Amino acid sequence: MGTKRVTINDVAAAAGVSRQTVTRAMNAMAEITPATREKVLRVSEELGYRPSRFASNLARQKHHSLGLVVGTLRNPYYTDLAADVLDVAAAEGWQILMATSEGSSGPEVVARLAPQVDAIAGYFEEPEESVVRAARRVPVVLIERPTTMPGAHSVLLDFREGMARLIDDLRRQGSRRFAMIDSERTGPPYRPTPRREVFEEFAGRSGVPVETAPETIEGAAHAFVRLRGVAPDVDTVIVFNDLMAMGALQSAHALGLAVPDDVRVVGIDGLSLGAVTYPPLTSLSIDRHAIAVAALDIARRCLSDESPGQITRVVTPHLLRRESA
Amino acid sequence: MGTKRVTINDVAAAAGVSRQTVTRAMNAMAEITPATREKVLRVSEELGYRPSRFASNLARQKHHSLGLVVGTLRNPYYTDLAADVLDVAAAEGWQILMATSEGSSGPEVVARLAPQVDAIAGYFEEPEESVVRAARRVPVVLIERPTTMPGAHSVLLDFREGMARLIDDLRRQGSRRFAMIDSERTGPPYRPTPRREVFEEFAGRSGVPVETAPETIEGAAHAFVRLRGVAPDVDTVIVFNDLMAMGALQSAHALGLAVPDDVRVVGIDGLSLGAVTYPPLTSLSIDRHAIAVAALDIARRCLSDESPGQITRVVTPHLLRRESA
DNA sequence: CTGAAAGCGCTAACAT
DNA sequence: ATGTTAGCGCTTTCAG
Repeated sequence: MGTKRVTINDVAAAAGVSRQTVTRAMNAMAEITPATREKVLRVSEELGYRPSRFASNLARQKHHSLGLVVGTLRNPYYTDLAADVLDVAAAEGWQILMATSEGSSGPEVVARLAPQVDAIAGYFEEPEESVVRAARRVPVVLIERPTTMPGAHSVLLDFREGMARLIDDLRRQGSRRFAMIDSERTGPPYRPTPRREVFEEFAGRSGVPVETAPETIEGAAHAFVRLRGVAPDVDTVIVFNDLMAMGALQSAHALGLAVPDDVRVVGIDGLSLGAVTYPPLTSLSIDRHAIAVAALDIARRCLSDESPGQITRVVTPHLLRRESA
Repeated sequence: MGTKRVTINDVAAAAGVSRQTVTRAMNAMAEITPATREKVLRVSEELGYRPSRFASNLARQKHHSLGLVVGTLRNPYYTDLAADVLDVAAAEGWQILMATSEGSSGPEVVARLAPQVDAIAGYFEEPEESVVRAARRVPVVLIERPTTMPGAHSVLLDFREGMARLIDDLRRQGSRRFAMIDSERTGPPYRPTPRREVFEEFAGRSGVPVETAPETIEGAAHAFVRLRGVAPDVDTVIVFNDLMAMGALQSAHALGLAVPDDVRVVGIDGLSLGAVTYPPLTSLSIDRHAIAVAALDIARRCLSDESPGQITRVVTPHLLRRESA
């Protein structure tokens, strides 16, 4: 039976009122008698009426939705961030469409998302230009990545202070030889990650060893083993993120190394999960809530102002001392 | 400058063609000369034209979006599930709107989501009836929860086989006294969780101790301590989920207990994160991908069939042996 | 291959 | 308090 969709007209007809009255009843608007509201509501219930979000949004001409692009939902850092974005968004009446760039490239995801949302925010590895182009005029907020492209804005992380403090403390406690396990970036731009740049700035007195690996536990676990191979005297390893740091911890155990006595391990992110690793993970903690607030704030401005120019916000990570270093 | 939105009309006018031709160009349809297509595309680019998703969906009269409700994005189980749902959804052209019931009740979240989506799937603690009512005729797929309500369907987990096998193996290896840390359910329905029911069925020869706790690492950590208080002779603890099992592991260490020698700990979920706890976590593993496929399949049927009746799918967890038990 | 006409289902603005 | 009139921006017939 090809039952057609129940529309506002059906309800209006059945209730013997105008469409506008139905609207008023459905949306709990003021100018309507309780009696008629009741009646309309009852009739609409009987008919199984469901307002069309498309029609109503089209007529209403306002809506706020944000496409959030993260690398993967399998890294708690990203999902924690998503949780914060969802929180902040809900409070402001925004809708969030989430997507991951697992499987497809960033620009592909953006292209798919762009027609559905009013703004896009996320992590991207690809050249900004291709991301922005894929967005087809939808404003883009690049997280943890500077930009000068029109139409793109950014939320930056300034690790300098935290990293300086970290390295300094570690030296004081006896760290002599640092190394890093960095995220491997495939494809251009072939540039060290900002995290690595800052690391090298402070730890890099004499060509510190850096291994790169995919952003997974296993990737980092392997990198840690390689690192021991090329630089067995390293006593302190800074890892690109907490998830990867867990892989490093795992390999340290497997190699019979005590943490932090034989080797110190430090992550970046400050995940709460780091509290239950063995030993609990010291980390450069990133305030995800602040990122969420900043990204949504930028998005809001982009939609309200005509030409907001370029907007940049900076979030400052801080040292979270636990026991692995 | 209060620039109004660029519409299809503007493009049509500027390109000197009809709106229909613009549509054809934008949607890469067939009946159009390459030349005109090019021209339209160029003009629309210049004008910064972005088709309205509302108008086009309204006119097109078709869309598939699923609201996914999980307890929190801070439990990797849920985010892994979400990742799978996103994967499966993308492959079928569905859009996923995610929401968590952190902060608000399940029915509240559903009520907010319902007008935006064509179907809802998720985990709910509240009475089915209130969830279904909040959905206002939008079909609901309850995960891990049976139902007989019209309009509600379910994806069930059958732990019996896995639990039987687990308990059996553990007994064989010397487990004498079992206990469980269960999720605490506030509010009605005041019923033990299905996981607990199955556990008691197989381990419950003689009133096994059960502590309940909030579904967090800390909650479980405290529960573990309480458990040791009331039943110090327990040698094997089954925990409601892997995240909570991590809390149990943490407390075991804090109490100076060796795992699995002094006490065995088993989680439920089979998170990959369980591979990096200390010791790696044995768990009753849940196939999240299968759940995703089932939920989306049910949603699809609900939208295509007129009256699909009640649909139920069952997913069977299996034992994932690691080292904590 | 292109255009004109007729909606899609709803709501804002203005009557009454 | 209720109804009427115009769209919102796009797509789908169906002619040309």
